[in-house]
Amino acid sequence: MTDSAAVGDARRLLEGAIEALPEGRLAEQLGLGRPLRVKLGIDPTAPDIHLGHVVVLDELRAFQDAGHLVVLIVGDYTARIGDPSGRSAERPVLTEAEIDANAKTFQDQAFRVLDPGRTEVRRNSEWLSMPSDELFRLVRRFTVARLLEREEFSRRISAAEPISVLELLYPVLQGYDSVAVEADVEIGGTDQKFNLLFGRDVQEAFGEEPQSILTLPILPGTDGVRRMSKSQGNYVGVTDTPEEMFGKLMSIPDDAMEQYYRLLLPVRLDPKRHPGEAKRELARRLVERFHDADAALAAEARFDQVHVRGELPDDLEEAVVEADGPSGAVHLPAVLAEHFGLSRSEARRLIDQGGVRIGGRAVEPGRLDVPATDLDGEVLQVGKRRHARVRVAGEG
RNA sequence: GGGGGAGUUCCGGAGCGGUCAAACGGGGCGCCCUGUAAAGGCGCUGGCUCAGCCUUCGCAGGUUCGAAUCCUGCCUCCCCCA
Repeated sequence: MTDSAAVGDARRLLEGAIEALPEGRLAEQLGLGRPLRVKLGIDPTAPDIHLGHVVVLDELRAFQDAGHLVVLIVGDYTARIGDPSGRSAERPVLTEAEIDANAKTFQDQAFRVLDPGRTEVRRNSEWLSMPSDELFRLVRRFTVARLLEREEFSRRISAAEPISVLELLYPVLQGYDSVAVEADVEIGGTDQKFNLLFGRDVQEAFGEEPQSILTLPILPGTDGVRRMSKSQGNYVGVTDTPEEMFGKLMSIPDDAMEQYYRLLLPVRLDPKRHPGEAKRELARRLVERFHDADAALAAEARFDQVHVRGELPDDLEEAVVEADGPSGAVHLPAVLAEHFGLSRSEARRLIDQGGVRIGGRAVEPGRLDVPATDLDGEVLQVGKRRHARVRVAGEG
């Protein structure tokens, strides 16, 4: 029996989802009239959460706002296995301390979206760290054939790529998480579909009511192509400064904008709008969300100043430089290395390519030393986005 | 247990005794263009006291005037047969 209110709730919650399985199950669950336990498993390898995570967290938040409980599982144990979705063959094994630290930052950041009062955080080592005879009892219930249904596995088999036994175990263990926390619903990206569904089998094997599952679209990174992820360097972190956030968002390809709008904002992209304007709005709204309206305005103003008009930002960092000897010459590669994290060789190349400016004028190729007086108080710029005001400290 | 193959610069992947800091592609970076988008053009992409020098081609030895390239041992990985 599902009352119409539950059906309405379900419709709202399913709005952003790609799939909800089994069909109609969520509406039934919502009709039970008790808070549902909604599970999300996270990997403690990436300590920062980014907009890709936000898509999922938003959905969880919607569940919380409807009165349900989120169970956040820190996969400290499964992290030792490595989910085959990331084709990364080997992951570095994290130490306990690293996992602690990552879990903590992740949690803190997740609470920028989630309601801590309706969130339960658990680590799967709590139940997965079991004696091997117990593990065997768990694993015995599943067949390899069942696991090979996963497309990733079958693809690798036909491509003659290796699959480790451990990887095969991953879905079983992460499915067991659902048993342990008695999940009613599990959420994940579309790439997690197999794992989510497999959780149902594991629950069933343990005499539990199988969860329903919800898959969500995957947000592309700032390159617009690959999924957003920290290791790809194409992410926008929720703790990025307003300037960084605004800048990164302005750099996404036009084609990706529609998805960013759909997955992260309450409004849709108006296809008739000028792309530049639409992108500004996207950037502005997201900065507002993770910082505030003033920060968004400031970030946009700075963006216009620095990148559109090519002017210098007001809040330049200061680089204090020592002049070299009584001649007062400053060795540019050394300065660039110290203040911009380049190697001196890189710095030389950059100079030769006209990528280094002093006071807006490109340093001529091959010119490695400049008189201190030409540099003091001037703005030293590398490429388009790195600059600092130089102060030459007394040459003695 | 048997047989075969591979480990190269951020990634993929050439090179198989000197002309190799190592082709080519991807990525990244710089300049031009522009809406800091995309596409495109040109260039760079080990380090340094930079017309030269130093350290790199899984690890350790060895052969040689000279090795990423040959030999020996070790480590790791993959494939096929059982």
